[in-house]
Amino acid sequence: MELKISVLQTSCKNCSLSSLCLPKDLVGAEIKELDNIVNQLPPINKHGRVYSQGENFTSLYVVRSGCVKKYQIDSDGNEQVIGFSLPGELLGIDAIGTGQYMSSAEALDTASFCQLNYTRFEVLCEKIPGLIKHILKMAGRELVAEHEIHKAISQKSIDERVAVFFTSLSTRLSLLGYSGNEFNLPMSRHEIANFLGMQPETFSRSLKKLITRRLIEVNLRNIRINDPDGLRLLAGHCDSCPSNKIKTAS
Amino acid sequence: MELKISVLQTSCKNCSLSSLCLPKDLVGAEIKELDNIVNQLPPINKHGRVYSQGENFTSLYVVRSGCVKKYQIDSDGNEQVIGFSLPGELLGIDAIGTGQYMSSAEALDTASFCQLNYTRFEVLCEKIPGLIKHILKMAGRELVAEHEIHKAISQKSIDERVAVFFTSLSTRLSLLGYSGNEFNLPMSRHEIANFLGMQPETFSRSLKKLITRRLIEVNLRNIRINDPDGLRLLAGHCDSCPSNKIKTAS
DNA sequence: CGACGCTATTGACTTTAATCAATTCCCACC
DNA sequence: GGTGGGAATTGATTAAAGTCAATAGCGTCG
Repeated sequence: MELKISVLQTSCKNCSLSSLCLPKDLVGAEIKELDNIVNQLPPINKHGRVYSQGENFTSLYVVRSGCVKKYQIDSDGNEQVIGFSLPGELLGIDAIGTGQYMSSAEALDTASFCQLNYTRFEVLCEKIPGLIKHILKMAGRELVAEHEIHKAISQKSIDERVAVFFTSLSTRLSLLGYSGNEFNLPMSRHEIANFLGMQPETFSRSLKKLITRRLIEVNLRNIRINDPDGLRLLAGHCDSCPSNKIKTAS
Repeated sequence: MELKISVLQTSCKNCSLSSLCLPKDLVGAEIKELDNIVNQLPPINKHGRVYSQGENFTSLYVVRSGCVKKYQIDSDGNEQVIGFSLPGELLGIDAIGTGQYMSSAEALDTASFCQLNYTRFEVLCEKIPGLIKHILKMAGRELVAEHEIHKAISQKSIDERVAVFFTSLSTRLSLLGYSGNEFNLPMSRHEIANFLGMQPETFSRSLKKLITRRLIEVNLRNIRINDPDGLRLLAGHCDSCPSNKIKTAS
C-alpha cells in the first residue's frame, strides 16, 4: 500500500525520505538537477538483487521502501550478512573505494529504490558540494554502525547481542515514523543469527530467554518490545546488573 | 630515525605518503592550497591521544609515521579496539557523520600526523572536487575492512582470525614498502586479542598453534611469516585484500 | 646488578555456544 | 481442506573458548 505512494513519487522535493537522504540546504533548482540524475527504479520482488558482489560499481542506491539484506559470500560459499537497510538508507558505499561491489544487496520483501549513477552524480557534486558532503556523512554513520556490531559480536553475550539488534532496529524504525515497539521482522531467524555471529538455534534459544524475562513478546515475525528500557540496558551490557545474572532453567 | 624525514617534510608534494592519502590528479597549485590547510603536528609519544571519544569533531588526521590504535570505551568501562592505523591512513572519518569523535585514537609508539581542519577542508573541497571524492573512497575502503573483520569474528575460528590479522597486516605493511614477511608488532597481545574478539590467553594459545604448524615464527613482538600462502589459506580467501582477485559466487 | 612490575604464557577447569538430530509449526500450493 | 516443504524450535551432546590461577619472561629503574 505504501508502495503506491512511492510509485507516484516523481521528485526528491516532495519525497518523504528526502530529510534522510538529502542535505538540508538544497534550493529548488538544485533539487531539480538532482531529479534529473535520480532514476526511480520499478519495485523489486523478494530475493531480487539490487547489485551483486563482484560487479563493477556504477551506481549508488537509496532504499525507498522495503528492506534490504547486504551480504557477502566467500570462496567457500559461506554467507556473511553485513547488515540490513531500511528506507532512506544508502546502498553501495563500500563499492566506491574499490570500483566493484564488495557485497550483494537483496530485497527481503518487495522493495523500491532510487538509483544514482555515480559518474553523473560526481559531476553534479561539483555544482552542489553539499551533496557529496552528505554522502560522506552517511558513510561515516555506516562506519559507526559497523563499529557497534563489531563490539557486540566481539564481546557481548548472545542475549546482549540480540538485545542490541532489537534496540537498534527499534530506533531506526522510530526514525522512519513507524512504531519502535511493535514491528514485523522482514528477515528470517537464520539471517539475523548470521548477522549477529551466532547459529539459528542459539538465536531461537535467546529469543525464548528474552520472552521469559518479559522483555519482548514474539509471534512468528511479529515483535513487540514490552520493556524497552530493560532491553536497552541488556544491550548496553552490565555484568554489574543483578537482573542479568538470572538464568532460566535449562 | 624515520621521524627526522617526516619532520623535515614540508609539503604534500614531496611526501612519500601522498600516493596513499591524496588523489592522483592534483596539479601543483592545488597541492599548494592543500599545504596551506594541512597542519603537520609534532610527534606524539606512546599512549598520546590524537583525539578522544566524545570530543567535538574538528579535524581529520592522516598518520604520517607510527601506528595508532582506534578504540571505544563503553559506559561499563569495557574497551573495544576498532582497528589499527598505519601511515597514509585516515583517522576521524567516523566523526563526520555525527559531529563527535565516536572513538579515541592513541599512538602505540611515537607517531606523527597531518591534521586537516575539516571546515577549511570542506571549503577547499569546493575548489578541488577530487579531494572529497578521495576521502569518500577511503571511507568506502574502511567500510570494506570493517566487513572483513565482522565476518572473521562472526564465523571464523580463533586460528583463522589470527591468520586473518597477520595476513591483513602483512599486506598493509607491504604496500608501505616494508617487509610483509617480517615485522614488529606495535601493539600488545591484549590489544590484538581485543580487536579480534578473543581473550589474550586464547590468542597466546593460537599463536603457539600457528608456530607448531610452522606458519609463523614469533619472538616477542617480532613476527616472521614462514608460510605466507599457508597462512592466507588458513585466513580464508580474503576478498578485500588487494592482492587477491574477487571471485563471484556461482 | 637485582628487584619490581607488567606482559605473556601455560595449565586446569568451567561455561558457553555449536553441532547433531528430531519434531513442530507455518504457509504455499494443490 | 489436505499435503509437502522450508522455517523455527527444542533437546541432547560435543567442542570450543572463556575464566581463574599460577608461573615465566622481559624491561625498567633504582
